[in-house]
This record gives sequence, C-alpha cells and structure tokens, in this order.
Amino acid sequence: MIEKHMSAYLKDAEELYLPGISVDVVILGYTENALRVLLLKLKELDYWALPGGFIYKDEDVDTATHRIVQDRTGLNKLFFNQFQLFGKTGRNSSALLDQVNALGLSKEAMNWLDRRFLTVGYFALVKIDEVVPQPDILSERCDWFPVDQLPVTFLDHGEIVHTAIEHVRRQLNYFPVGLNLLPEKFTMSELQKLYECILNEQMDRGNFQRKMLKLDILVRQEKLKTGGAHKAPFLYKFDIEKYKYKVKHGIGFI
Amino acid sequence: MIEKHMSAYLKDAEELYLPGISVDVVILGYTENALRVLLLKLKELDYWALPGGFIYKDEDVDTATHRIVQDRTGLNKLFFNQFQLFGKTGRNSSALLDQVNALGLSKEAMNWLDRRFLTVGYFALVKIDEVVPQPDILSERCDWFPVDQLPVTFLDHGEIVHTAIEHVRRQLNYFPVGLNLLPEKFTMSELQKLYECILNEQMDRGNFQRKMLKLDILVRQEKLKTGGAHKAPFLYKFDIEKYKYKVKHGIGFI
DNA sequence: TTGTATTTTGTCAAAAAGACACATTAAGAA
DNA sequence: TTCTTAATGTGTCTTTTTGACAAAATACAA
Repeated sequence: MIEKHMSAYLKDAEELYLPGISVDVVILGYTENALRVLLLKLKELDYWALPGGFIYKDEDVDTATHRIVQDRTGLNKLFFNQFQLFGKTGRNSSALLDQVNALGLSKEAMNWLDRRFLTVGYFALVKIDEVVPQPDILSERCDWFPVDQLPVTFLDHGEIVHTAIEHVRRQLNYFPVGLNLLPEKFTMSELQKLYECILNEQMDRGNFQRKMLKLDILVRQEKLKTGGAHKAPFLYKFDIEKYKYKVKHGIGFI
Repeated sequence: MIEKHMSAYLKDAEELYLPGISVDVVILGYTENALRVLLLKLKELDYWALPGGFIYKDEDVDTATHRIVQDRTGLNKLFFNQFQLFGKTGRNSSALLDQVNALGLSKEAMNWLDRRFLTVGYFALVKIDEVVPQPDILSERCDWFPVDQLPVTFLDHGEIVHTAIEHVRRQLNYFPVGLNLLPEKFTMSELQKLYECILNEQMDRGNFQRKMLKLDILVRQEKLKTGGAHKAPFLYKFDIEKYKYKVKHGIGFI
C-alpha cells in the first residue's frame, strides 16, 4: 500500500525539488507539564518520523519549512528557526526501502529515494491546543510525545529532536518560548514549569517570580477563578513589545 | 585566465560532488586586539570570498569542512562547528558569471555553476600565528580582515561572517574560544581583550580577573619577563581537562 | 634613582541569588 | 458554617556576586 503513496508523492520529485536535501521539523508544544514533539507514524512501518518534506527548486528553505509546518498543524502564524544540517554519509532511506516492497515502487520514486540525503533541522514552537495535527500522505496518524519519551524513530530523527532541545536550552534567552508555547494568559507557576521542563532543573517559587517580574516583560491580569482547592493565582500576559525587544538582545533570565 | 582555472577545477564536479550545495568556512583568528577572518581574493574579480568548497558524494560534511580548512591553513588539529545553512532562492554565482568571460568556461563548469546553491556555514577557531594561509585555485591571495572591517565580499559572504560572530557571541560559554584563539600561554589582559572583542563590550580589569579565576580553569605560570616598561604580568595556561568539561556544560562566564 | 605604565590585589557598597517562612485564600470536607 | 487542604502572594534574612574604584607592586626607561 505505502509503495503506491510513495510513488504518487515522488512522481515528479526529480523535476520539482532540490535533489539530495530535505527539511525535518521538530515541532515543539507544551502541555501537562511536559515539552512534547509532534511525530508521524509511517504507514505500515514501525517508525515514527518528524514532519518533513522537500524544497521546491525555487523556494526559500524557510518557506518550505513554513509550508511543511502549516500542513501538519493547520497553523499559519509560526515561530520557527533552523538549527542544524544533518548530513552524515550513508544517511539514506535504505532502512525504509528494505521494509517496503521495493518492487512496488515506481522507478522515479526509487531513484529519488535511493541516495544520500542531507536534511535541514528546524524547530518550531507552537501552542499545542491550537494545533490540529494532520498526518501526511506517508503517515497514518500523528501524536505528541514527551521529548524524553520518544518512540522508535526513523533514521536519526531521535537525535535530531535531542539536538533541537539542546539548542533551545542553550539559547533560551534568545527564543520567545513563553510567548509561543503557552496560552495567551498563564499563571506564574505555569511559566515556571515550562522553564523547568526546558532547563531540566527545579527552581524556587519565590525566587523565580521575583526574577521573572524584574525582567519587566509581564503584565498582570485579573485573578483566575475556577480551579483547584487553593488560593487562585494571578494570570499574566506578555508585554509583546518589551518581550520581543528583550528576546532580540537576550532576555537575561539564565 | 580565471575561466581556465574554473573549468579545470569543475571539470568532473557533477560526478564528484553533491549537487547544489557547498561549504563556506568563517576561519576566525585573533591577534593585535582584533578578531579576524581569513578571506580569499578571487582572481581578476573585485570580491573577497570565504574559503569554501564542495562535498564529495561519499564524504561527511564535517570531513569536507576539515579538508577545506586544512587546505587553506595548513593546520591539522582543528576546532570547527557548523552554524547555519544559507539557502535563499536566487543564491547562485550569476553575479560572478557576469564578470568572467562565460564563453571561456567549459560547458561542465557552466552547468555546474549556473544553478541555485545552498551553502553550509561553518566557523573555525585557529591560532593565527600557526596558520600558513594558502590561496586556492580560484584566488590569488588571502588575508586576515578584522571582522568589523570587511572588504567587498562575494555573494552573501559578509552576512555569513556576521552570522558566525553572533553565533559565537551567543554561545560563548559553550565554545573553547580561549584555548583555540590564544597561544598556549597568555596573560590575563590578553584573555580579557579577546573576550571584549567577541562580546564587543569593555570590562573592568579587576572584576574580569576575579570572575575568570573563580571558574577554576586557569593555571598560573611563571612571570612574563620581556616586554614593556611596567610590572610583568603572570602567564596562564588552561587546565585542559577542567576547561573541556566546563565548556561542554557551559563555562558560566557570561 | 625616579618616573611611568601596567599589573596584582584589595575594599566597600550595591545588587542578585538562595533559602525559607508566614499569611492568604479558593474549594471541598466536616 | 467552619475547618482543612493545597497552592499562592509576599517578605525577610543571609550569602554570593557584581560593579566601581583604589592602593600597592614592579619591570623598564630616563
């Protein structure tokens, strides 16, 4: 079955796309106290893969990425960034070709796939509850996985995810993670838990709040009413102007 | 003239190299209180270009980079890192082709060059006095330029340099800049000036020393005798073990 | 020997970080 | 209604770090 889809998908690949290079996107969301990545279950194969695709011959790489993420998430306004090119020799789909009925593949598809591929690694930050995940033609479904509990992945996609996380962690001061991963309004402890997930370290509540407020990028809203059996926390929003300015120059949190 | 060299250089390009992709390396050195980049003056053209090249079909991208840097610098042990893929549409050598006698180019060379090219941006950190710069077949000489005083560059090479610097600056805690840019033994104020160059900001001498020594990565040597009419400063070396460990986890200076 | 330039080292106040405590309060239980 | 619980808002105190600056040291030159 999958041979048919692949053959259709790759019918004019040679003519349409830049050869030997693809894009893979680590789409990151945050919910229920965990950083999660969107993965696609390949049809008939026991691999989960990153959303990815090829680059049209006259298309910017960033544009290709936007297209790919938009197709998989339904989102239009996106924050994403390139973080690394992966290109070890021997990086090709032979593992996959071994498992499909290669004879069922069209000659064009076979030619296209059976070569070394470089892939550009991107990460995207999305509000998980705004996403409507869409499998692509080669996958049967998609799911969010906590970044520390990945399933068996296709090729080096697991490594790509971990590299992306490390990249975000190192440059946390330069990416608008709060703005793009949290809902518009959030509590201080939600923000703290997000930071703790990314940095993989616990912080003191009082000290986190003091430090975060001193950055002068948050606007306090009215109280949160509904919820648990405890004092209702304040809600905050980002002051977008100040936030974006600070992110550009390093927010100065870590 | 250059047409002949290009034709020779690109004779079997299609067969040897991955198509549509190149490597460009921002080779950074430090001397006389300035961060400098090695550029090549293209023969007969008014452009300075980054050292670069193509990737053999069965060669790791990192290996290609090592080969390129080794060819231009004579160095074997190298610290280098990929930092970004550049790939806007329309990024090709037409600007260059306009200026050479295109008719003098072989058909192979013409075919190879006249297409969109992606390029992988790397930076390398070298000890400038250990380098013996070697022009490549397309260039007539090479020179070190302070990164804030670049000449007119080929294509987007100027932008690539500035992106590299910003990358190093942001992740200064994660790169062994001192170890790779300074001679084996150095004074505290040499180290400070290096940091000031990269961060583009002045620091207090006493405070710099206090902070740097507390990192516990330096070993104090004997005095520096020769020199100016003033107190001779201590020389320091890095404690390689400690330094590498700290760099891996973020040195914690900035 | 004295002056100059630069390094080494130290001081002191201000700011930030870290540890922790106590009062507050929404919701549910008694 | 009152009490309990769990998490929040806020404050305090100590320690550490930073920032600004100055005194002492010293190699060389005049």
